[in-house]
Amino acid sequence: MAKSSHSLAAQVYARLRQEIMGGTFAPAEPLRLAQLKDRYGVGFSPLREALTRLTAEGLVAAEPMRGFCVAPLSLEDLRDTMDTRIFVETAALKRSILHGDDAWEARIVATLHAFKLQLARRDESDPESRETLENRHRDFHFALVSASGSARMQAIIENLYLGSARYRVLRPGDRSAYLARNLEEEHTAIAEASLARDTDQACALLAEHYRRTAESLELAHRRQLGAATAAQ
Amino acid sequence: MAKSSHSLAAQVYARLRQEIMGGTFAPAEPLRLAQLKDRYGVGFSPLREALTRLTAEGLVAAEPMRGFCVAPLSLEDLRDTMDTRIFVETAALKRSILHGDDAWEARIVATLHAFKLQLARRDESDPESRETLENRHRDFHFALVSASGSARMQAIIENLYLGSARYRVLRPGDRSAYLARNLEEEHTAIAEASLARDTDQACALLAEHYRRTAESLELAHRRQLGAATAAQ
DNA sequence: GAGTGTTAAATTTTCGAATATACTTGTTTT
DNA sequence: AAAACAAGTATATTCGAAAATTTAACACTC
Repeated sequence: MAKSSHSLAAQVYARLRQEIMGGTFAPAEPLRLAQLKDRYGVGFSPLREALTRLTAEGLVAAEPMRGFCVAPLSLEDLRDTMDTRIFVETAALKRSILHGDDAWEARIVATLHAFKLQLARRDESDPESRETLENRHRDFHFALVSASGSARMQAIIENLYLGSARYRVLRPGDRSAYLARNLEEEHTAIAEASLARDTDQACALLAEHYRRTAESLELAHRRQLGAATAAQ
Repeated sequence: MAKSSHSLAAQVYARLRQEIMGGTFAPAEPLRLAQLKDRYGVGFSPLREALTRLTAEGLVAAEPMRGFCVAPLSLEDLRDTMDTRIFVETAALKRSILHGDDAWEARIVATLHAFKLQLARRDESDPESRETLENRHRDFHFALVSASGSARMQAIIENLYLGSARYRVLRPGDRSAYLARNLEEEHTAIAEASLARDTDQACALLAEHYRRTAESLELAHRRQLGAATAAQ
């Protein structure tokens, strides 16, 4: 029982993705097949398939005949990603406000509530608590733009989210800037403006929210770069 | 000699992609591994890798334990794709006009010239001639947005182009609507407005260009649907 | 000592057999 | 006849050995 109906490749993909996002494998770190084969207890085929998928999604980089490595991070990519997110998500939010029905509103209310609950009980020292918070945060933002009516935009938004989430602050000590923000207020304001169908206000608040996030991520990324350099 | 340095998987990927785009495999047609294995003379591994990549890019659909098939087309997807293209590419053009340097201008002039040459000598009865025209058309449009300064946007644009190019009219007889347009004039006008740094005009012309394209593709797609239904 | 070729080791990539899953066809049961 | 079941067939998926390629180590020349 509890036997997953997914193929092995899909399972490996999920685990690998989680471990890259979680920092088990550092950016630019080589991903040796033999090593991963042992770690996951699978053959080459599903491994390769998972890595190929992750490569197409931008989480992994592949060099012909030289294997795979975790895709590197850079300040440039972070800025690009966050700028593009703001651009695409504000447009998607605008359309969602225009077309959103009751289910859309309900989904926003629901995900915001769940996010607030976790925000209140969060424990920064517990990785699992941090992950739950991150997931609920993501769910809320996806809910906001879920009525855009464009599957293509949805896919783009998900991919960009994935790309930016890699810059999350991994070390608890570096999360002070993030935590100093009044996240409950920021998200509530975005939700209220959206539900009130105040397009301009909602988009402005969302953009500002992401600009703050970008700033916070940039700061943390710089600090991490510094730490990495110092550690050499 | 002439031995490709690419891996087998990359070669299979390129061929498969070309054959899907070219209509060798019809939309929604199952892609049987044994059949492809024979056709390309390779083993399962590179085949699977190529199919996985194409799946991530949206050209192929995969069902767990049931293999792969060519991703289906639909009027809904066509509209979504073209709308999103207009949205993203006009923004990218705007930024390119803002940041574009001499190399950007030169690239526009060069690709437009090459496109015009092929337009003049085009032979609708020759598939190769049609493909060359399509490639040069693509090159011009990529050149327009090549100075956006955003690698993420670039990637999105390329993926959306790929998605929409599948709706190209494949049968020569159905290209009348496409050919009736004054393509030389349309593209020249876009290039001129861009080089003159007239952002609003350039974006308006580009959007209009894509709206016409969308219309033409919709027409052809409907016709093809009708033909497919009638043929049953 | 810097450069150059040569062998050995490590690693990726590919192949085809082996396995697991889905589909088909025919049979039985109700 | 419809539904449920049961082989048998077709197909996708996975494995581990084999082949191809890159990297490392080492000796040799200039």
